Amino acid sequence: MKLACWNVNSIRARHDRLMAWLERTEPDVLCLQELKVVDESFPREALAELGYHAAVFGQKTYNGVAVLSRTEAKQIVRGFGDDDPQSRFLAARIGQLHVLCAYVPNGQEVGSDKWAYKLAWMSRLRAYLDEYCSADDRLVLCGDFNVARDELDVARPDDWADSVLCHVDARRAFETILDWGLVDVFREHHPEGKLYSWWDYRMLGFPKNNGLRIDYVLATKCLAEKCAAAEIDRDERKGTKPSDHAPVVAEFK
DNA sequence: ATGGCATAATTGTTATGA
Repeated sequence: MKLACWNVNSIRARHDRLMAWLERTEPDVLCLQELKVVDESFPREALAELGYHAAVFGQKTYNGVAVLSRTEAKQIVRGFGDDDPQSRFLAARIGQLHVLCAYVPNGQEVGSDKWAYKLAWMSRLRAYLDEYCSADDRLVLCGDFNVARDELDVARPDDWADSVLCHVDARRAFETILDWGLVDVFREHHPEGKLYSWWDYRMLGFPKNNGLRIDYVLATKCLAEKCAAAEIDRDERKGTKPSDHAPVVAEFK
């Protein structure tokens, strides 16, 4: 079973690349972030032609998440059930798998209102796990967490020290989510680190490999034990009109 | 201290991202 996670930075701008990537990669499940589209404009038909069902939680202009799957998702949950106006979370059951797709807020600037929202949102995500999920289930929580765990996930740690992506409070919030009972499967397969999932469009970020790893596939222990491989498809960051994020792909036995 | 690039909403400029 192949599962992937990708912040596409607009599913309309990425339409052709997404379709080509799906045909080439053939994941069973794909969690998408930053759709930047309302549900009515989501490319359901084009994805159906490739054999994918879609559970969608869209939003105009910003945010938006979806889970694509070969078999239809059941028990779809959009958001945390609070009054959050931003579409950043979707959960569903796909066969025996419990899938959670998250787009954690960036936070903009440490100390800002958006920063407070980011930390509160991460706390809310942990509360969702506590309330509605079992660490004994086959569960994956994946998405763009807008946090680099530690220095192994940052090409130039000094440039990002105390930024919203690397601040100790964001990292602590991330570890609190992991502590619920999740394994960072990419880290398990690449303990040496220094591999990245996001590169700034500006300042030749990708050619210089000035990246950060902020996109994750987290799995419960019983599922992580079955993870045979985890990779970042950095080739997808190359060429014409790429997303600034590369997909993370995990294979489970 | 700021912009650099990309995207969406609009058609000149702003908000946001990471």
